[in-house]
Amino acid sequence: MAEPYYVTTAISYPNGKPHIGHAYEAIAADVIARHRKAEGFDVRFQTGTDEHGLKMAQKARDLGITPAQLATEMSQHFIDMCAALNIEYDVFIRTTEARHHEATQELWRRMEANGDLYLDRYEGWYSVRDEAYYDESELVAGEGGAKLSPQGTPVEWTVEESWFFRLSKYQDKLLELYNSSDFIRPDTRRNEIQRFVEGGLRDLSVSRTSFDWGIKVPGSDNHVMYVWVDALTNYLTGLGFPDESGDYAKFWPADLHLIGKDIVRFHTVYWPAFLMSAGLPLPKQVYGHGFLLNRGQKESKSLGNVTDPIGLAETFGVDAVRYFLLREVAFGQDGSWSPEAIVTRANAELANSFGNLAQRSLSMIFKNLDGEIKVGFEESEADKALFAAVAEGIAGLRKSFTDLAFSDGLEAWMRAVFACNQYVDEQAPWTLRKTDPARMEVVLMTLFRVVRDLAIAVRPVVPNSIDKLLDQMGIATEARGYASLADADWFTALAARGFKVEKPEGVFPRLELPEGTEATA
RNA sequence: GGGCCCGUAGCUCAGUGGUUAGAGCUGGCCGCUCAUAACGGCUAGGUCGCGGGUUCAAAUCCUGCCGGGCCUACCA
Repeated sequence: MAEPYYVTTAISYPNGKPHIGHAYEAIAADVIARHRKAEGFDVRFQTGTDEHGLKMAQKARDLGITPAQLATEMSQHFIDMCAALNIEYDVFIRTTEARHHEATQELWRRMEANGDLYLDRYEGWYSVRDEAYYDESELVAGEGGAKLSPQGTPVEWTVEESWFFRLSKYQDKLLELYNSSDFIRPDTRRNEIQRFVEGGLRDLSVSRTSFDWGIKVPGSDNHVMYVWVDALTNYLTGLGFPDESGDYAKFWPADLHLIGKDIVRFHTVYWPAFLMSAGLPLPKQVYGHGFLLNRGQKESKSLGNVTDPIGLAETFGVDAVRYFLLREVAFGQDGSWSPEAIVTRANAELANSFGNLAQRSLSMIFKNLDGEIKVGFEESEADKALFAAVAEGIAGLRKSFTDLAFSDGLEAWMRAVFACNQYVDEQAPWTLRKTDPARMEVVLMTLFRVVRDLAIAVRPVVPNSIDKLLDQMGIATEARGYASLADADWFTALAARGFKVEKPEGVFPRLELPEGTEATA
């Protein structure tokens, strides 16, 4: 039976449309899921939207609709984005679903039963405009000595009844977790969190009475839960929790929570503490990826440089965007994108190097061999060397992808592609056609085989295009996982079936920079 | 202010004490013509942010500074 693998993205707060950061995370998670499927795992991939909280309630009020209506409308944008980017999730969770309320309330009860929740008063300097409490030390002095928030907004001393979670109790256990595993990745994030926890943890206010768009606290109907208690629990809800059989039994604990670097603390301090309190197993790893910058600048509404990811996929093609993001950006670090960078990368590697390799190979088979697949000949040293180089590149890709080092993996894959183009040049099958047709057959069949292997290897990244290519090569849909790379008989079976290559069509077209794109550095 | 990081060729990045600092892209030259004006070969290009220090030896360790990012208790 296949080993389970459970990966999640963060759930998105849908108070605006999806931006490129959401797309980046979804694509990375999708590639992880597809890679693990190709490796033979039984994969579960979950994403969704986090729909509660004051901001949603306020925005709905401003628009004159209910928060539930707003949530449904906005959530749809994220579902649409996933469709446009070819994100093959198993579950799209919405925190407004009844099952999520049940799951979250059950988690709460377990934390309460463990003695970790208590009712107290939250008091502090509150800024109505910022909707945030500030510590005395953060305040700045305004005109006439008036106290102001760091943003310069008025604050007033406010007292609110609140439930608290005994986070302080878990400090040592959390530090032990960080030190005894690779729970937090990459290392820079772990360093940051470790220092934060070493600095001491305060108990956490985990309920609010100032608004009601949220999950009700069991037994305290005037309280709704702090949004992070609500949001984090989504990872359990999607597996059927509190029913601990079925998917939950199979997939929990999660193998990987993929999140942005800005919310690492919630996932690596609060979340494991909640789970420890509730007596549930902890996820195996939290990975905080970097941010995508637009020409080196963060996208924001005030700068007016916010990019619609669906439009990006329409302009350049979904696979070019997927490939670019994983190839160009060192995963874990911040990265930068621009239309020129996407076009340059996609053309150089997908169109020119690999796409053209596939096209020239299939085209020569079609023209010179009438599309026939030939078997039964001796491999030369050059052929063997090429198979070895391709196997090495593919092994490198698989290893790096398992370690989430996508750009390294694609670089290894590209080295194999280069080796193939060198091979074509050295063997010059267009010359062999006249001088040694038998040898030409061997060369073309060697190319057919390595192109198939390279295509299967990169399929998790660019699935649509690769499927079009493998369709042209007669490779069955169910024979496109990595297990098929080890199948010694596929090629003879294909020939025995009488498969013939038709006139090939390129699957990675060259891109052009759209009109009006600024060519500024 | 405090914490965690980043700064290496025009661009994206490797390289954490030891020969003349590497790869790909871009640029230049040559070759090839099967192929998506694609491919192959050669080549150019760097005071490793700046200044001190430790060491026989520093991109790498220490320190100060400059520039950038994230977190600082509800934004991917």
